Amino acid sequence: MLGLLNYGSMTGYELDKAFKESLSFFWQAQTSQIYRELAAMERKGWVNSEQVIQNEKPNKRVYTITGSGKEELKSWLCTSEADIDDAMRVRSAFLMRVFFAGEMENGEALSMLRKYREACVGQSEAFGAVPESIAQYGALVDNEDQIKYWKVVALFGEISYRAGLEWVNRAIALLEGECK
Amino acid sequence: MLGLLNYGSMTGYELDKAFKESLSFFWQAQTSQIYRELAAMERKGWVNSEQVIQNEKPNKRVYTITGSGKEELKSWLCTSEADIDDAMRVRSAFLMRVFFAGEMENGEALSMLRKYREACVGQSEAFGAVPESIAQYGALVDNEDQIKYWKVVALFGEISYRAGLEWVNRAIALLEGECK
DNA sequence: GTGATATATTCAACAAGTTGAATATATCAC
DNA sequence: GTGATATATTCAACTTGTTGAATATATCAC
Repeated sequence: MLGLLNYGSMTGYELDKAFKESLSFFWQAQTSQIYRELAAMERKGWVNSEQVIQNEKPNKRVYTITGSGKEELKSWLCTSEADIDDAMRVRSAFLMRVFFAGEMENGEALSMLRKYREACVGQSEAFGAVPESIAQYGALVDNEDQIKYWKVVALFGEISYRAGLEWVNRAIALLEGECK
Repeated sequence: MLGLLNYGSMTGYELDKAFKESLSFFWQAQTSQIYRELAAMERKGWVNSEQVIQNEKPNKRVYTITGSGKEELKSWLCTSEADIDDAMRVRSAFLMRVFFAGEMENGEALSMLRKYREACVGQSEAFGAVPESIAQYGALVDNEDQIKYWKVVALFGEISYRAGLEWVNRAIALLEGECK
């Protein structure tokens, strides 16, 4: 949220949309969590807020990052040490299910993997829209550096989608081979 | 834990080791959480436990899956519907950092990516030991079906490690290219 | 005999994330 | 005028996961 507010002041509603539309690929947050954390961040002095009266829409509260918030953001960005391990860590109930799939019917396991394949294909279609989306937001932010990193993150998405597809195809082939 | 106890009765300590040695690739759990959840599962009737007195070691409590626990396990294995989306979901503070890396020095961002690359290489070495490890545990469990799925999960690990390496190399190349 | 390692478990406090409903106003299409 | 959609926020209850210490016994190497 500090990262987003660093681009410009926003309401909780706008932050929520940003999480749901743009950041959802690598981070998800509930609406209720966003407002709760905004309040916590204001208590910590990382953000300020101001009520804005509107005629045509419900009133809103606009949050602005403070100097202390910017410091916090930068220090968080640089604490890579410990979190690289964290980055490598997978936590997947789906893989857990595959691991214990010996308890299922072979057909059920295959149908699970086929659903995964469909989901991969769906992701692929979703990624088609990413470059335009980056271009649009990039125009608003007007910071060449940012856009560069956004593209690097998008590239991760593409590569890992393709890897997922490769895996599921090989997995299905393996299981179908044994089935017959 | 039900999946593991389905292979055979175990103590919390053994479950903890299984998580740390074998399942840690796709699920992590703290020791304290394992014991807490064992107690919760016993309250739900999914497991039974029995105290075993030992001479050479501290006494232990052995947990055994019940009929109701086996049902629960099977029904969990088959609830793939909703969780496929969940499986596709990435949640990575590391990618978040890359996304906002425009706020860092270019050199700092590069050093973060190089650490990621090192971690990938480390993973690769760890994966070398997996096939032997599967063979060893497989001999104990004596269930061909299980082993098949274990290998499929290991394949996921290999493929996603390689994908991670491909990504980080391309990302570094991109950023270094702009640097000069 | 001392420190390291392995076995084996417990617990309190905290942090983070989820669920699901409630509230309120305005616009637009049918 | 009704239902859908968008704007905008709040809150209680709950579940899950983390931290970090505490306790206890036994073996093995130096």
